[in-house]
Amino acid sequence: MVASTLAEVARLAGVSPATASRVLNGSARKPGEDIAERVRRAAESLGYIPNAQAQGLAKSSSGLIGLIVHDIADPYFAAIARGVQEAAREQGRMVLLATTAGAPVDEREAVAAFAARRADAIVIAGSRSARPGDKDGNLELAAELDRYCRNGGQVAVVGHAVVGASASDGYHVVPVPNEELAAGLATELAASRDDRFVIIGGPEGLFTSDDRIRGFQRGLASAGLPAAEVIRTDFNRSGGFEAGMALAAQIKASRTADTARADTGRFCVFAVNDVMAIGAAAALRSEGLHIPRDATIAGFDDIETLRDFRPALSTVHLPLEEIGRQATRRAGGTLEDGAAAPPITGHVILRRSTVSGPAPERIT
Amino acid sequence: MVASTLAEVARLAGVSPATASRVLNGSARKPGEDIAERVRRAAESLGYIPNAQAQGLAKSSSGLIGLIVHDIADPYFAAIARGVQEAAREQGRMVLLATTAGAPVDEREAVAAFAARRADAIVIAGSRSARPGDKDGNLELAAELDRYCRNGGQVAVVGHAVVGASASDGYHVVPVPNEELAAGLATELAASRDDRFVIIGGPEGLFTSDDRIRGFQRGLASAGLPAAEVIRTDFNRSGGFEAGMALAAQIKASRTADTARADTGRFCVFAVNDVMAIGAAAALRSEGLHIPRDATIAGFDDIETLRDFRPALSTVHLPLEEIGRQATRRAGGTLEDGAAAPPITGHVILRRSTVSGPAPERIT
DNA sequence: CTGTTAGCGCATTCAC
DNA sequence: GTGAATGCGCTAACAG
Repeated sequence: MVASTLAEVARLAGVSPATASRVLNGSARKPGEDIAERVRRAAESLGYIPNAQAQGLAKSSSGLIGLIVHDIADPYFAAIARGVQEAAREQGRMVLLATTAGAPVDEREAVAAFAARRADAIVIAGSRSARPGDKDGNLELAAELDRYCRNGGQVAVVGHAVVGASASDGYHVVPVPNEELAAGLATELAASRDDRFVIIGGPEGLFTSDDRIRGFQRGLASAGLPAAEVIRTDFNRSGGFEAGMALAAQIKASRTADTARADTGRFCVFAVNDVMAIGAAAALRSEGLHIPRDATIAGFDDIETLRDFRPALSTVHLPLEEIGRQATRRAGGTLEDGAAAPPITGHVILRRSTVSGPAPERIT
Repeated sequence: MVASTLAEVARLAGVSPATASRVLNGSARKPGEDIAERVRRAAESLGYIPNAQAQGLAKSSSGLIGLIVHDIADPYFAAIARGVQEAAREQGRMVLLATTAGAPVDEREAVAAFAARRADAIVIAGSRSARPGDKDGNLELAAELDRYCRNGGQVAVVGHAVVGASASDGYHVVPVPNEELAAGLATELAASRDDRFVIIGGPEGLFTSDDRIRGFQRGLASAGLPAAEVIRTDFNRSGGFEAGMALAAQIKASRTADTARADTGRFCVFAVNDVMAIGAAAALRSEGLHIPRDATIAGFDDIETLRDFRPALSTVHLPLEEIGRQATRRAGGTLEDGAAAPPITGHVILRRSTVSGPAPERIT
């Protein structure tokens, strides 16, 4: 790495480094246009590129914003990442990416790495975990974040605060109304009171999953319906598929048991995210079951890429990009906490995968 | 940002900064274990985090690797990004993200920003464009890359070299056999010789799209079939949808024209990527057309999230993550050029969306 | 308005 | 094996 330096530019332009700096970067002090032009020309001819590391060292700020996700290839995170990227661009910052598979230990490491790079802000997009095995990891993560904040860093986390994190200033949470929305979904779905509700959830302790489960159960309850059975599995497509296979067996069994018509006790499945729902649907289909005739199914997130899936998936829309943008703005100082920050909202979307009653004629 | 410094640690440990540095970071010189322990303890108690900016300045290398994509929310890029991230982790580097929507001007800017941050390497994942309007942009991009390489930077670009880039050392290309694979797909599809082939392509000048179109036409030709009509549209889902609507009209028109049976001159659509194919399929469906009965369709990429789409999409599998990994390894010096680098390969996957002959009975 | 000076935090020559 | 200098490239106080 042998690039030309500001000093060289200054020399070539016949000015001092300070003046060159003032010209080339936005400074309060404006040098004369004549000299400025000379500097610019010199910089151009030398192909001068400012050394951001040195700038950062001098100003002690880096123009970097760290983003932590479980998996960047997961469309949920990819969508949030787009929002983060967008907002970062507005702020004139670049985004540093870290993927952690949701392991607090890795997250701690990522935070430390961001801190080492003196990232101006950190956005944690991945769901928090309260699983027993993650307890220590969470504590360390909280400590690391705390230290980062004490050193002037800004943190925004999507959904819930990190377990054990003490609310210092510079620590922001972008609340996502998972529970309320899941309750709303349940309310809508509860119209078909004869259904047997089943929830396909992620591992216990994953906040996002738990919130959605809790909300759904609450919605069911307030509709006077019994709580749904909960199947725990991985928070991804494979998990959904596995649970779907188990469900298929259950459905078939219940069919042979009561020789009643299929529409009595039809299963209504709520998978806590779209990707799991798609997996479950694939499993049911592979077992010869038809949606929504033999079972209805709903997801959560309204992932864009999945909207062309058929039967169209009922789900809860979440403004993923906006969540990413807002988290970034909160952390980046572009947005104040409180009133100025429009709360994240979503809405239930009912589509073909949960049409109630007997299945209509085939519609492509 | 007021973190504790190496000097503070050294003072607390009662040693010189030099020694502290040697202990805390891997240096050739190994201080005595007794003193080393003191330093480590001091660092721990102070919550010392090395300042990567300063380290970078001193060593002139940053541990950063820049990634340029069109859109991180596009599953194609997201998958590549995962591979890049993985490889970067192996190298102990972090990835810096930039999204450019494929505009060479923005790409140039991103490269400059990466260069400013003294990124050790840059991976350009987005397809190259040779559109007239991008000509100047490409030249500037090439110049910027050239400069970056001359200064010791490493560049890896997926697919094709940047237009106008002079092959300096440090400039690597990960070839993707788009053309060959598309030809292979055409060959397989050509079995149903009575089909009318149509290609839904991206804008002219987009290399990835053009390669796939060219390959497909070649495959058709070598099967003794006439060239397919090419519909140009945007390289995304919307583009596919639009083209699909146009196609639907065409199909309906051709039906009323010749009162022959539908299987005569059935349309076989090749969309140059999966996302476009899905869009086109959605359009056909919305017009009451059924796949594969009224038209067959194939895509390209084998996007993971789209595999549960029904009818299952015939496509060409590309090892996206591997592509990302390999590009990163090439650029990161973990992999030599030439023999050591296993070439990227893919393979045709035929699924229900292109079953030949009359549509089978409904299968879910 | 311009130039001079002094660090930012660290790695790395050198002497000891 | 350890410590004392020096410089990485730049910005921000100062002075002129």
